[in-house]
Amino acid sequence: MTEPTRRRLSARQADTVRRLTEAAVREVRQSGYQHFSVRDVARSAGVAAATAYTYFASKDHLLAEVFWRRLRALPPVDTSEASARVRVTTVLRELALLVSDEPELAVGCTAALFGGEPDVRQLRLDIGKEIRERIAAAAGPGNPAAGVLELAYYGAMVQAGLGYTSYGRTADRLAEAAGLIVR
Amino acid sequence: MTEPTRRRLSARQADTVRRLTEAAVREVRQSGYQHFSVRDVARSAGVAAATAYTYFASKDHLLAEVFWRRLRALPPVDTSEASARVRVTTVLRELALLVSDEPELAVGCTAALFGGEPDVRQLRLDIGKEIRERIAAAAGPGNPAAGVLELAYYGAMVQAGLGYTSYGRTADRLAEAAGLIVR
DNA sequence: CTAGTGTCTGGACACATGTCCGGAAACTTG
DNA sequence: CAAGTTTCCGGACATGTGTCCAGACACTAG
Repeated sequence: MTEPTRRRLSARQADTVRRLTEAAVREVRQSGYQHFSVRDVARSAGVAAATAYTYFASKDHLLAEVFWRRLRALPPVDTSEASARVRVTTVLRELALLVSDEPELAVGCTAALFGGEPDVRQLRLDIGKEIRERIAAAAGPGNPAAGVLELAYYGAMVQAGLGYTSYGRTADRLAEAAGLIVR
Repeated sequence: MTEPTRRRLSARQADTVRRLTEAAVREVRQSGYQHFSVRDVARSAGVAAATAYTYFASKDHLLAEVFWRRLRALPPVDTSEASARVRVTTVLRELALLVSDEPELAVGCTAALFGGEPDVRQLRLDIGKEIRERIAAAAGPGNPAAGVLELAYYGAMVQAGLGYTSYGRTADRLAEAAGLIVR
């Protein structure tokens, strides 16, 4: 039960991991989170199951990594925009659209992040930190609304992921919330 | 793949189910969501595994039922209180404290509701409906803040369940949110 | 008490998941 | 090209999960 040695990946390894994460998206889209297995993803990526398991401990770990990569790929927060409300709405929309374009992927990522897999823990903390920072940057320094906006963002993700509301409406609900909250 | 026949439970069956849900709480507290199995719960309830599986299809189903039962056990919303803010804060606090008294239980319920198990689907919809109605009743008829309050509630649950903030602070964060939102 | 109905039991089962290992294959270096 | 290193492969394995069934047990009514 030791902490993993976080070695840097070689170019070849990075490529394998990339193929796995891309295959994961294909698979979860096609089969859904329930019928989604590391073995299937490995096959789809043209990689042996054992290889996939050397990089990812579970399907949850794999999906959490997908989310993390998409989050990291977002453009930096545009601080040149003057209106806090516009900045906030933009950032929230970007975050909401990260995975919500494909419902099954969103369900999968949400379930993965909540599943409590030990290997997802660190990733989860990193993701939370990044989201907090993006929202804080958009709200502006010292804006007390930032915390509530964060709540609203997660809440919107939940309602979408749980099927309480359609994904298409998620971003709109968030915009509405921002309107009520940001002064 | 047919819909289950929802027969009424006999007194004896109801007792078995009750013992199972209570044992589930004990087990998840002790072992955590990860190392938590229907078989262990059955043993702890003094029931054969096969019996447990006749009532619950999975550990997620079991935990979702626990949450649902606690939710149903809440007192009705106190509409005699005049201040909307007080009503809202009270209801949000009750909801937050449903499971958050015991972190592992909260993590388990959250994971269960998000896991996407087919047998949890209906339960999830019922739970969402009940929460929506309680918040709407507290906010008052036609209050546009109800939707955002709902977002905030789910958001708070997420932050607690994901370990982004301590459970003790959840209710306080919600109260703060209500203060910003309810006019 | 006896029969009859409903509920529970113990174990066998098919299946999936994550780990492990010896060796093959692909790179790197001299 | 040859030797050495890294990465990948295929498959065996242990473990866990949900299903099934034949019989045991507990209640109820006659």
